[in-house]
Amino acid sequence: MNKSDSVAAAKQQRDHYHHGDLRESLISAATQLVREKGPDKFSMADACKLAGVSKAAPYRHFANKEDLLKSVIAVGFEEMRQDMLAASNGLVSGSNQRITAIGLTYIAFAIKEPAIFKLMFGNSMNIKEPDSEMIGKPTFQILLDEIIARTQLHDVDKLMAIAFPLWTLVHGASMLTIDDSYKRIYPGSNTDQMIIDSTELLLSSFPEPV
Amino acid sequence: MNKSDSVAAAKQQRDHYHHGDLRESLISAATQLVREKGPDKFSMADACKLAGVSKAAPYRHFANKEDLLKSVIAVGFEEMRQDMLAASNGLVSGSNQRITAIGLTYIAFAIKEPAIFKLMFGNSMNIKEPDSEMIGKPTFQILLDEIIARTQLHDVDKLMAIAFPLWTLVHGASMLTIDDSYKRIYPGSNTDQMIIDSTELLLSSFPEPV
DNA sequence: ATGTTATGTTAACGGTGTTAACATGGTTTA
DNA sequence: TAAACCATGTTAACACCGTTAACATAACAT
Repeated sequence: MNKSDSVAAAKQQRDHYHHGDLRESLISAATQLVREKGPDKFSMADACKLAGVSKAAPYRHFANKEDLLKSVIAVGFEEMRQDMLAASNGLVSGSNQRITAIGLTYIAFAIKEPAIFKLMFGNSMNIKEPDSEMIGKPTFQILLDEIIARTQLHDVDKLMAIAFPLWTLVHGASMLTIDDSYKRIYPGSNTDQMIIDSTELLLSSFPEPV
Repeated sequence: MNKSDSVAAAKQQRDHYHHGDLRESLISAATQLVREKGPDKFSMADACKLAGVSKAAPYRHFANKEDLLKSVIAVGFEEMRQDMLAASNGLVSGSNQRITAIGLTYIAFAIKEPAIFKLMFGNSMNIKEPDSEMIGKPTFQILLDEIIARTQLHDVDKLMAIAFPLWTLVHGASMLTIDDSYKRIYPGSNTDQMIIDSTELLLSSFPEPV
């Protein structure tokens, strides 16, 4: 079928002239459509159809398409953060095991929501104001907190020297996994174990707590 | 100005009805426009204006927009490969130094051509035929050859177990660098040394040649 | 020279993001 | 309660975009 499932499916019916909570409806419609069609194929018009509203309605709530997608990104980062909290819950604070779990959750989120993940990072969206604070900072903070618990370090430079390689590794793994790069280079590849091993290797190079 | 510099600038003039080499002209026009406006803002129409040709002309040479961009991607991978060859030239074959140089060249290319790099990986383009061979395989082969020279390994699984972590690391570093993620998490970050150290750490875990 | 073919043009199609002008109806206030 | 206000919806229009069909040109093969 030409139209996306969601769009073709039940267009929202309204009894009132006003929608009720169009802002939230549009965010979740956009989320669903990005999921189904990918970030670049997402259209404002489809989001309107799915929310059962005219093409011009969104502009009462969002400055433009980019602004709406920014909200989708924020929801994505928050969900990723919740996943990380859930994964680390139960494991010993400051343990290598827990740091690894956070990293693997990062990758798991990318696999669970490839299109949203691509939107969160891939797009030129964030580049607009280079000095603006990153939307995903609270998500990253979870890793930082764990490394602080693990190393007792509070020097930011030293902290980042540990956090960034881990982030880099899991981010690279996420990207190369969701666009099938690994598989197309070598179909028989089992990347799961590779990631765990590499993470452990990086972790083993950390300074021990005093 | 509203229009991109390239598009606003000298529209190609032709004395003949036929263009001469429209195919190549379109590829280089597209490359330039992706560079300037980013992969998502690139339009077929702009490429036509830049090549001095009507909107319908490209369809004699490319099936659609995606097909044209695929050629841009191919050029990108070939240029990256040339950069890697140039960087490893002069360094001892199979040395850690040379492997590191290849990885750093990967990142350097991403920094030199962020938009092209994003196009090469970020897009949903490649996802179409999942079992199709990757366009960038010859580029990746350079790393593989070097690891073979370094370890004397010929078992593909073992080879990939070494190559993939390195690739993952430099790919993650490239992505997070060109979308300013590092800088927005911690403005004072110096990621260059971090990458070198991490690469060396991974390399140090390799098996020695027999 | 003449017919075929590769490669260009123009015109049209439906779709997209966005804005301006107008409509509706819930909320505030006289 | 009635009137004014204002947030939030609609319709209509704009320029742009990707793509196709019908037609034009000219290089080339016969």
